[in-house]
Amino acid sequence: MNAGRTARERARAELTQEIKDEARRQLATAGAGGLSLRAVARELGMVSSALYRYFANRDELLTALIIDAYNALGETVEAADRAVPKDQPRARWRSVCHAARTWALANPHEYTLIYGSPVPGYHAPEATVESAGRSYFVLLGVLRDADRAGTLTPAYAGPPLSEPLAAQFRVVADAVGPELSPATLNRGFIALSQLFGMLNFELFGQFVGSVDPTDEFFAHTVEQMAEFIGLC
Amino acid sequence: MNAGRTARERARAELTQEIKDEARRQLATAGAGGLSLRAVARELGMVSSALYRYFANRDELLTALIIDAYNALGETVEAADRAVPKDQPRARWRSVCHAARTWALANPHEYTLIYGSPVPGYHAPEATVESAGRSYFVLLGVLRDADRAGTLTPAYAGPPLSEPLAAQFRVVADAVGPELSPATLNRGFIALSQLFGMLNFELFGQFVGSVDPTDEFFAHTVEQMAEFIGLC
DNA sequence: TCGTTGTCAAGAGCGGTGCTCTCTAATTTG
DNA sequence: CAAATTAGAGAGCACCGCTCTTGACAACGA
Repeated sequence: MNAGRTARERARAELTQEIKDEARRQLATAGAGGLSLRAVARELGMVSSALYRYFANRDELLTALIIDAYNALGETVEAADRAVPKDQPRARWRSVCHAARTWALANPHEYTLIYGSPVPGYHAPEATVESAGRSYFVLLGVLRDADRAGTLTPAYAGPPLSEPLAAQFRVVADAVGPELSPATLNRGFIALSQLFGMLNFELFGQFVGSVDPTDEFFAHTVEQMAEFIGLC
Repeated sequence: MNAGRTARERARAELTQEIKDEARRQLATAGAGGLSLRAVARELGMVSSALYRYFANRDELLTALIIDAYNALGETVEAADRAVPKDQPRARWRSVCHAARTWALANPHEYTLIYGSPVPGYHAPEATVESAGRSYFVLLGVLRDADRAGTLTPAYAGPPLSEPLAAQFRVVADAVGPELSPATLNRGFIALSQLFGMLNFELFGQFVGSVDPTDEFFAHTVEQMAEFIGLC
């Protein structure tokens, strides 16, 4: 489908990709804040000003990298979900959580780009939120399917939700799955923040000296949170 | 106790403090990566090179800010713990969690400095780890006291710990409280990572558009996690 | 009281940054 | 084939962290 394009268009698409690849490579050594357009250009054998033909500024390149990262994680997580039969929520949850961690450990700098502290002065455009939601959607989708099948059995009730909080979750449920009860969605968001909190702790070095290595703890926690949610 | 010092020593101590204060102010607008010594100096009415008499380089100033931030959060959390009777673990847990969030929301940039992604190229010196542990120590201390008093009653057992994982937690217990069983410590670390994961999500904007505002969710989650741990 | 010594701010300068502007060359389009 | 569009190159602006040198001044012992 690329045949119809002119040589210039193909060159442009290729070079755009090469710029992103080189920028990704530099994320590893300098981080998002230290990403240097000049260094990217130098490595690609061109002059820095030429880069501005492809990305209007540093933020725009960063946005492209962020969207790519969200989509890469999202696709990984979606694939992990598809690899397990739909009617086995516990196995799906396990598969998805471990896939997220594996991706994060394999791509720590891209993970940091999306789940680390926001780049100062950078404001994420609307375009990123759709990609950002993909992983959450998969994780909550497991709960939705289990709830739909009637197999969601939390280990204990927990404190009742206040009316304002329940109302908040009803709004969220409209977007992700109307069947999801506020209590279930609440548990889901707790598990969600726990999962990414744990990944942050591991990747940002807060576990060094205590729960280190983290493999056993992670695997066990995934099971514990699955019981907390009520997946069987 | 400052009386015995020379004018020069007093001036030095004061200026050191002023540099840190101004740097903290700049964290808010430029973030850790964009912290500029020149800008700090300009704001203080001095020349940039003069700053190097007080901090050998940018990293050393950053280290001072990081240690200050860990200690500020640690002191806040310790005070919140002291404010509640020792034999009321649930109330202590609640007080400590809410104090941590209040501090984080009031000092988002200092929170980001210590719990956000690590500053690229910066390696935290040993001096930071002691301050870093203060908050964890308080949170786990609540569990330790409840366990010691025999009032720790988790809502459900959860999956059994593998032997390697239990061994890891026995090592950690030696440092924070030998009475803490591996299962309890495991729950503590889950709650810990959940708490900071939730704060990260709130501060880094992952809740925008879903669980927003986050007050109700946070308060409810603190109670839910308290039940998860078994605090009464 | 007077040097000596250690400390300090200032300034110039190096190599780096993001970004803009202009100029030239190449390619696509009519 | 000419016109219009697009690409890269280069100079330049204001900024950055950091180093080195210089001259002023406070602290202290003789």
